[in-house]
Amino acid sequence: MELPNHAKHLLLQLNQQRAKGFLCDVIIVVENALFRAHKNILAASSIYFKSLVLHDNLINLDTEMVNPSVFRQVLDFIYTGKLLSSSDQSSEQNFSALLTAASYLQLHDLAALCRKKLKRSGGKPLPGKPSTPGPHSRLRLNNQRLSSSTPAGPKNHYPPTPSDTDHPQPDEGLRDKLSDDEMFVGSSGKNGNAGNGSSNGNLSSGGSAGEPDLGLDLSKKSPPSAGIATDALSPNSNSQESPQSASVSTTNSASLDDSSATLPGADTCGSETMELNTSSKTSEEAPNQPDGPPPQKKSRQGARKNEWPKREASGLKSEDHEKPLVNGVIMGPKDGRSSGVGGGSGSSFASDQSFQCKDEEEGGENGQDHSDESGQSDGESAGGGGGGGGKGGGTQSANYVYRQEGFEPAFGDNLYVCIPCGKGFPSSEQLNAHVETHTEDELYIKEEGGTFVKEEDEEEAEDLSAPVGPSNFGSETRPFKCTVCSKSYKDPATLRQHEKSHWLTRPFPCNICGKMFTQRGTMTRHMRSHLGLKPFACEECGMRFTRQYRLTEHMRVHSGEKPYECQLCGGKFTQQRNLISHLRMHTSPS
DNA sequence: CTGGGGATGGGGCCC
DNA sequence: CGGGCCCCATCCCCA
Repeated sequence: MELPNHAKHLLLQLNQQRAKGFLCDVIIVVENALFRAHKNILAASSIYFKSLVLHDNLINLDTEMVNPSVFRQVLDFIYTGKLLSSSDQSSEQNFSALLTAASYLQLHDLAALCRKKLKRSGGKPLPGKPSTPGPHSRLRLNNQRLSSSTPAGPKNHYPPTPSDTDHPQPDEGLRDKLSDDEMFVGSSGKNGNAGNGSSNGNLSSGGSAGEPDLGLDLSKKSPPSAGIATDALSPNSNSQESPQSASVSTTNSASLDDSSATLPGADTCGSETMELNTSSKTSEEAPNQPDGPPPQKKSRQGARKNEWPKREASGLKSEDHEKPLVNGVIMGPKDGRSSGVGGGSGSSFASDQSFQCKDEEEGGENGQDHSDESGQSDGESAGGGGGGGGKGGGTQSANYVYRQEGFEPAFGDNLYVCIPCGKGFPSSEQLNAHVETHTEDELYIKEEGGTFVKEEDEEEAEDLSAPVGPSNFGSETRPFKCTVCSKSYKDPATLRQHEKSHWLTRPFPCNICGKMFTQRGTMTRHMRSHLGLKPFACEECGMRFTRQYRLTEHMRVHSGEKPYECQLCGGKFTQQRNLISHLRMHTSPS
């Protein structure tokens, strides 16, 4: 017995889910566009994808091989079996591009379709594009370190170590063929732009034109190499869709809303539709082995050889989606900073704000003065980072408002949400009007909120950590005093920076998960963790870090240096933080 | 099973 | 903007 339209129906459902971002567990980055999809579907479509999604939840495609508009078609094809070539471009050109992309992505059926189509239309054979070049068959045209198409896997985190070679990865060859440098994701502004000026066509990346992918240069000039093993993105985090407002309407809609337009029955006017008739036999098997062994590390690190996968499992999930709400409230950190974050904000507002900065139109990137980080705290938060956009700017009162995009669970039609008070409005105008009613004072965290940690805690915490940094600053040399917490600073800029920590607003959203940050640098750093950029490699064991400091810290593992000594018991520690936690043991009542 | 220590990741913030 | 350092959280190992 067979249900007639079972497959079709299933695919339809999946495509609809993709449109909503429902259960999407992978993000594909193409230039500055993000597409969400389902690993299973991708893996079933192509061996290449299969190897990519095996370990990664965030995949960067080679922008020389595919651009956002093409990838959108590709994705639509994968989910529908139909090829919708947009009518607005030379169809031949389009099919050529599609063929390139299909070949690159090893979507053989699609490639065949394109070739057929090109042949039919008398199109000349793709220049230098054999039918199955494969992802790595293409050489770089120049020395640019482009945002890479690299399958980022654990391997990329840890350069081959003796043990590494013991368990080959399915896509080993592929990965190995790419230098580490190529694994940099964040195409620096230059690279990104130089590399694909033309392919940007589809993106009306208004405010962020000229900005690197994701609006950031994450590539971080780096030392030897960097792996791009991406951290996991929460499967149901719906927030990643629209990295940049400008591209939301185009690219994103492509991956989301538009996909519904390609559904059977949907209006496909203006598009030429080709359907895949052949039973989609994606070349099965391949050297793909199901569970790629985790990266190996030696000795001590061996214990953590599961680092990457683990990160994937725990790191982001708990970290980026649950933690923000819980975090920071507990211990009084020395300036009460985290308290302002976790407790104050998390509890105050709807937790599912999204990150599409409604103010982005104005270009001011500070335009996106979003508030608390609770934004991505639940998987339902929608939208994409507003971010990318601008370059530092003034703070506008209306900045902390942004628009729910893509997924509006709680606010219904009121997509424009005022962060401080959580009210939703149907239009930006109304929201703006509303925002005016908030005074600046309201933006400050009220101490009675109970989350503001006082100085006593600071000192206490400080005492624990030995002779480190001063928590009380001599005001003589620090004339600029914070009106909220009385801390003082040497220069007004630092004071201003500090004062922001008291604000509810968090102007810098992560384009991937939507989390908000008070400082751009922090957000950039955070983005690196999404993208798995770990520029700092340990020469001893190959372990990689996102920060230089971590590497320095780590090096003590090898050197055996234990500079931190407990004054109470004489215990020595390689890291100060461990000494602190140790001291806590001494001082804790039990 | 539990607690302590080693090690690492991420965020906040000052310089 | 990046470096550096602080903090918290967490994992893993081991006694």
